[in-house]
Amino acid sequence: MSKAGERAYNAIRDQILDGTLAPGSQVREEDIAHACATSRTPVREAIRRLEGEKLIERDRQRSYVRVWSEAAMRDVFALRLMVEPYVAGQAARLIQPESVDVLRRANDIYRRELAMARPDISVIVTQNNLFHETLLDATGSDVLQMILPRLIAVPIVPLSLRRYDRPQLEKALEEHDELVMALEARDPEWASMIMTGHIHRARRVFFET
Amino acid sequence: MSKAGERAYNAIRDQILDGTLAPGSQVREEDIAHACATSRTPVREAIRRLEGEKLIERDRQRSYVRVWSEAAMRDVFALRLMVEPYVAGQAARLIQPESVDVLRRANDIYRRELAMARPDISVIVTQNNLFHETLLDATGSDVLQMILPRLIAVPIVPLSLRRYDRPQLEKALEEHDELVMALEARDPEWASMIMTGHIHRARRVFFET
DNA sequence: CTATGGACCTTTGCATACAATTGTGGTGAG
DNA sequence: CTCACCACAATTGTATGCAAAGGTCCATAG
Repeated sequence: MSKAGERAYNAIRDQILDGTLAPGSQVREEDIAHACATSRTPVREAIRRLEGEKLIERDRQRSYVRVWSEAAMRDVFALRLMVEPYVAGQAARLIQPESVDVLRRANDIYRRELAMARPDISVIVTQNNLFHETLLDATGSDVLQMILPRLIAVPIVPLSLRRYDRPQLEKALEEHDELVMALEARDPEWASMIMTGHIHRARRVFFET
Repeated sequence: MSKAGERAYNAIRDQILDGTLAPGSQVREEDIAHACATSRTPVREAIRRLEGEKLIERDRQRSYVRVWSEAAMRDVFALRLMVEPYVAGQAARLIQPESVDVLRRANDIYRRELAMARPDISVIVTQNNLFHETLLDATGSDVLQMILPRLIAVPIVPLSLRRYDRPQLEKALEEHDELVMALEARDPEWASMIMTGHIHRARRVFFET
C-alpha cells in the first residue's frame, strides 16, 4: 500500500499490540502524524482501518485504544474454538509443500529458543504468530483471512503465550509439530482435532492465570 | 460519525449491496465524491472502511467492487453454520422479554405477507433481516456484533431469501417461530439446534438453485 | 504486422489550510 | 457554595492543490 499510510498503520497497531498504547488511552492524529513524520491525512486512514478491526473505538469524535472485557474474551475464545480448527482442516486440504517448510522452520526456531537456559519469549511469540498466519494463508480463503485476524489481533491474545510456563510452551510446540504431520498427511480431521486441543489449552491458560 | 464520511460510506455500501455497483467494477474516488456532493477526503475514508469489510478490493492503486467466488461463499456458509447457532444459544441465555416481542412481531408481519396471494418478497427480506439482527443484539456481545455482519453483509447473502419458493419461505417462518419458543424457554441447546437447521437449509437453497 | 519505447492522461497519495464540533474552565447569578 | 451558561481551547472533519504512480495509446523501428 501507500508508504506513509502503511507506516502509520503499522506504527499504531504495533504500539497497541505491545501495550505501548495502553487500552483506553486516547489516540490523537497529530501525535501519530508527528511520530511518523507525516501529515494527519494518512494517519486518519490508518485509524479508520484499525477502527474497522476493532482495535480502536470512537466516542463522538475522539479515538481510544479499545478495552476488552472478560466477557468479550470469552466470546473470542469460543469463536476461535470454532474457526481455527476449520482453518487447520482447510489448510490440510490445500497447503503447498513450501508452506509446510515455513511451518517447520518456525517450529525449529521455536524449539531452539526453548532449549536455551533463558528462552527469549518474544522470539517464541514471533514464531508462534508466524505459524498461525502461515496456516491461515495456506487456506487461500479470503473469508477466513477476513474473519480470523479480528479474533486474534486482540491486544491480549498474541501475548497470552507469555503466561505459559516451560512445560506449557513445550506442549504447545509438540502440538505444532503434530499439526505439521497432519498437514503433510493431508488429513483434515486430524489437523482440526489437534487445533481444537491447542486452542482449548490456550483458553485454560488464559482464564486460569 | 462524520456527516459526509457517513454519507459516502452508506452510498457506496448500498450501491454494492443492491448491485448498482457491479462486482468487479472500478470505484473512483472522484465519482463518489461528486455523487455525494463532497470532496475526495471523506470518500477515501469510506473506501478504506469498505476495504476492511472486504466489500472493496485493491489492485495496486485502484479500487474495485469485490467479486465473491463460489469457494468464498462456501466458507461464508461454513462459518455461519458455526457462529449463528452460537448466537442463538447466547441469545437464549441473555435475551430480554422486549426483544422477544420484537422477534414475534417480525414473524407476524412475515406471516401476514406470506399469506397474501402475491407476497412482496422485500417485506419478507426486511423482517428476516430484522429477526436475525435482533437476535444478534440480544447477545449483547461486541465480538459477535463485530464478526457476524462480516459474514452476512456479502452482496448475495441478504438476497438469498429471494431464491426461496413458497414452501421454503413457510418452512423458514416455522423455524423462526420455533426459535422464539426456544428463546422463551431459555433453552440454548434447542435454540442453537434450530438455527443450525435453518442455516443448513439456507445453504442448500443457495447452492442448489 | 508486431513489438517496444515514451509521452500523456487518469487516478490516487499526501500535505496544508480552514471549518466545525466537542470538551473544559471560569465567571456570575441564585 | 453550587449550578448553569458562555467563551475559549483542543481535536477532528472537510476541502483543495499539487505530487507521484500506473495505465494507455500512439509512433516508430524491426
